[in-house]
Amino acid sequence: MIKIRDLQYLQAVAHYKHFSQAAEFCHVSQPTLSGQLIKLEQHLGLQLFERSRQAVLLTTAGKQLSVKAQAVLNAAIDFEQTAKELTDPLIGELHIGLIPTLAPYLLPRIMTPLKNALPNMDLFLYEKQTHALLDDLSQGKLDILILPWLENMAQFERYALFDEPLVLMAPTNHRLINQSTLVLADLRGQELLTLEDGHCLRDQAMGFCFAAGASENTQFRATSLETLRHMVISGMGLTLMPELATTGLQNGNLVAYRQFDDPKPFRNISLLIRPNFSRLASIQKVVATVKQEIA
Amino acid sequence: MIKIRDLQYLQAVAHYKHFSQAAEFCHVSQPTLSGQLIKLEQHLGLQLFERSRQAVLLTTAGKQLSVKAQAVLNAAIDFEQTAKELTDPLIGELHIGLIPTLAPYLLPRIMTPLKNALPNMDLFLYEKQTHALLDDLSQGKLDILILPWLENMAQFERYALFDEPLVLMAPTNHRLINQSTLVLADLRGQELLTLEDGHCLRDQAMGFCFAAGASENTQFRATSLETLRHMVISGMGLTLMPELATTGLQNGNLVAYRQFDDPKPFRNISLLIRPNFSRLASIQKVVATVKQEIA
DNA sequence: GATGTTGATAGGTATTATCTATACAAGCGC
DNA sequence: GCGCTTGTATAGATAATACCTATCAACATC
Repeated sequence: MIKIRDLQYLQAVAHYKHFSQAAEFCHVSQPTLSGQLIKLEQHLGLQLFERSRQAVLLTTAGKQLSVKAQAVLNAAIDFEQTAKELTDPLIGELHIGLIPTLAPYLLPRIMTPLKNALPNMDLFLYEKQTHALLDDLSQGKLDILILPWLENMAQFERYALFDEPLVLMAPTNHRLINQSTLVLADLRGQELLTLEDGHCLRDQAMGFCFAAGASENTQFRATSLETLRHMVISGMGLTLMPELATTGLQNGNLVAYRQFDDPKPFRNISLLIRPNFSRLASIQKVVATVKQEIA
Repeated sequence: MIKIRDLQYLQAVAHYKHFSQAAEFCHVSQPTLSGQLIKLEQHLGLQLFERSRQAVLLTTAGKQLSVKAQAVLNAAIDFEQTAKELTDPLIGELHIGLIPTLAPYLLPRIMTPLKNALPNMDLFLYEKQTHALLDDLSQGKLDILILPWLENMAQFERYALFDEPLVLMAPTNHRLINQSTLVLADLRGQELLTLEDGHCLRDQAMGFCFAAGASENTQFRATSLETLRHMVISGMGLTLMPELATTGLQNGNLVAYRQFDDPKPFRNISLLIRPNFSRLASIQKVVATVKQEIA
């Protein structure tokens, strides 16, 4: 296969019509350039130049190949130029995956500052359940996950972002809303509404509830957090709700949210990347932005 | 500057997502490929791959550069392919220059067989006076000249094609047409019609005439051989005419052409190329064709 | 925990691009 | 005609580097 250097020599001679001048232009000695071009001609099996003392002429083949050579060089220059632009880790695309019980409540709070922190990056957002997110991250379809950290995610590099408390959501007149203190143990004997299978929030919330002695309403399972919220609003029961999904909402006076006293149940929202992900600078920006906005 | 080999390595890994398999595909050892790609990454100042045991992933930069790399490789392949097609010396362009006192009479006889002998070449024909032809040949604007050879053309490589006699053209009733023998010396005392300056035929014909003791009609000078012919037809005098310009013509009975007895005046029609012209095979075809057709 | 897979590393070798010095050929000037 | 200049090719040495084999390190799998 030809070498780009040889094509540069070819183009230099095509331009200067003079070996010595072309060699100077290429910052090599004249014999070097001569020798390499002779080799190129041998490799191609044809003559590129008609050499004479007066002037170096391009043969017909030389003229045509000079055009092709320039095309190769242009492509190579384009390659290098693109590479140069890509060296800035804060330029390019960032594909971010989040879980459905987090995305709708977190994104409105971080997207504007994130775009400000990374003005030259194109941010792509994906909302999937945890297992799908982990697959996509492994396969490189995603660059970043933002989700509650679990121990089976140890294969990825983790940046803890914040702890999100799980709060009690219940009708306003419910006993648990109105008593002076609220701890997990108060859930004993209660029946909680839950999300359908696949949501990690379901597993986590149910973990806390079962540990506290509560049970699950098996008749209805919500397909989303908003469905779940409306089930509570319509008086079908109570549930645990991540705190971000409870702020800035007006649900009339039918339901109320209440924090547990210590020890609070919570999920640790973390940012995951593949351990050898290259654009760490952009990751740091994301981590810093989220921490600052949710602090 | 990047090397094409490295881009091949990049593309192989991008395809196989596996260093060892990519190395095998490129017919090099795995450490070689690994090492070269590390160097490439260092040269570019960015990471192209995320390496892990499970799978090699392209970084965002890697993906974008892989596209650019393919563009470079495609251009390089196109270059080599073009070179391959150009190795056939019987393909391409041939720019042929002829003089005005030869072209109109020679070309009709050789063009068809020439096109048959070189079916894949594009023949370009130019008609200029000798000095302009020689300049163009030197500068590479022309590849071949076909003209009467003169000693000042020794700088070029010469293939003698044929000797073209110069014949007497005179009114039918002219004494020289009708005498039993005709030699140059018979021109003594005659006044000949000539071409205008710049035509090599003028210089050659006048050379013969003056040596024989003839003189030149200085009142009229023809701008072309056809003008000259019509001057003779209209009875203005006599002239020397190259033989090719006398065949297949019906000029009524007003004028006649007559060969000289030995020693015949003639001009040697030769083919000239630059000494280091590369496509000699095509030249040989032209030489052979002309010789055969004019034999 | 042994084994296999995979990419990186180490050290040596072979290739080759490059250099300097010089030869060679062709014009130019005296 | 004889140096002198110009311009390219050749020769021989050197330096850069692409490449190899052998091995390591990390991880996965059984």
